[in-house]
Amino acid sequence: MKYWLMKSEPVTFGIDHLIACPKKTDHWDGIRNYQARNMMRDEMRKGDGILFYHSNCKPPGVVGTMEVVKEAYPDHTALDPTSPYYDPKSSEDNPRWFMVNVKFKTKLSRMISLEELKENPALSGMQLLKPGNRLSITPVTEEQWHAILDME
DNA sequence: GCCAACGTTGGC
DNA sequence: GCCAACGTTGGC
Repeated sequence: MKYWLMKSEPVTFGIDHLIACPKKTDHWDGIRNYQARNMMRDEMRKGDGILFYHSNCKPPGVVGTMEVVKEAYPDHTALDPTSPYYDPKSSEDNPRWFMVNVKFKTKLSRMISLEELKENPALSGMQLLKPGNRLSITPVTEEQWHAILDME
């Protein structure tokens, strides 16, 4: 089993949106970056743990955990011309973009902010903290996973 | 709102 | 296949 961190803007889709979903489960659509897609499609497996990260807000940080409940399948929003995620180069026969289903697991009693993550020496190698990292999905090691949750 | 760091696009 | 122009992300 692997661990991941997934970013989302709380204004658009925050952890409370996920909690409000039926069965606290939703599809993670809108990934339009090949690196992120490949990780999701090729490496993400049912049962993997995911840190829910709020980005583009004040402050940004980890707010909870999720679990992969359905492995990658075509992202239908890419085929919908009215969707902001529409991609005319994707098709039903040859889907370009994929998504997974995630289920809410826990909400932290407080946010572990980006600033705190940076201050924790155990997390110095985290991909999220590398300069210029913009990937919305990044792998997390088991050690990092526990180190972050221990900060709660 | 600025801007650094990328990723993508398209002309050649 | 190169690379300049452009678009996006996301912290600050």
